[in-house]
Amino acid sequence: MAKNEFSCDCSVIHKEIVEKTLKNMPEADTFNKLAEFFKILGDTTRVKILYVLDKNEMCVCDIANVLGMTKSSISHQLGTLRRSGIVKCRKEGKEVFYMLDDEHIKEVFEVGFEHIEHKK
Amino acid sequence: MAKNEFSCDCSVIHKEIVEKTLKNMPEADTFNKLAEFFKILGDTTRVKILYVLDKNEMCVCDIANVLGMTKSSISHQLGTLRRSGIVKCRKEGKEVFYMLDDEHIKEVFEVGFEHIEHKK
DNA sequence: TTGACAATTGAGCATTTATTCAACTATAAT
DNA sequence: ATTATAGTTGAATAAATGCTCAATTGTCAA
Repeated sequence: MAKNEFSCDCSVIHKEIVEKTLKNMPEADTFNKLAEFFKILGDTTRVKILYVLDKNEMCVCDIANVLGMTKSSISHQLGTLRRSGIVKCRKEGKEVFYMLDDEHIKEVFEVGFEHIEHKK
Repeated sequence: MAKNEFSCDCSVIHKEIVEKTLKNMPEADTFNKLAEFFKILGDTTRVKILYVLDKNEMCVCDIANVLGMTKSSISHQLGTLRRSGIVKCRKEGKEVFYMLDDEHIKEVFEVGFEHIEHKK
């Protein structure tokens, strides 16, 4: 299938707007990171985890009990959240306590929460 | 595989925290909607679309040109965004102009953006 | 040292989903 | 009417991903 030099299948209709927008586009990496960040928040189990960690730091078993899920699945999700810099943890004996990484995360989460309430 | 009454495979370690947290949990629907909302934002193509619509309202062909993608894929994504109440549109002759739905969307998007910059 | 428990990890399966492709609708101009 | 263009839509394919299961690590207590 043939595509033109812009890899798209249609013509530019409003030249000025298109050029102005293209001039100010952030680099691809910014969009990838932003999408990746939102994607991590975009799962029911993970938003539940973030909700409970927004209230208290908590160990894996307690989170599993609150959400009614297995340790394994919670641990997998906590690993995902930790690798994304959204939560961090603290070890104490056999237990590992998880908490939100910083205030920024709290803010994004809470603004999202307000949006849902606002839409109701 | 046997699970206990809480559908989890481990014991409650910190009873007070677990009970207090359970008492204040929002209903499942809230978490589903919140996750669904973040999930929609969690795609590179869609965050790019939201970025350009945050600058100007724009027609499908122009968005396709700016992003170097086909009309079809952009239209599919715009449909997803519209059905989720994140963008809305206005028809003018043969063209359909898309824009962000409201100020709330702008806020969530921009707070997310700041988070990414903050993390760099 | 042995047993119990908290937590992690990798593989596998089932589901979701983004893009492509082709067909279609709608509007405008000749 | 006919042609061209903007946009939408459904089906199909390929890739990503969440949970399960089983095995493993690390720490504490007897």
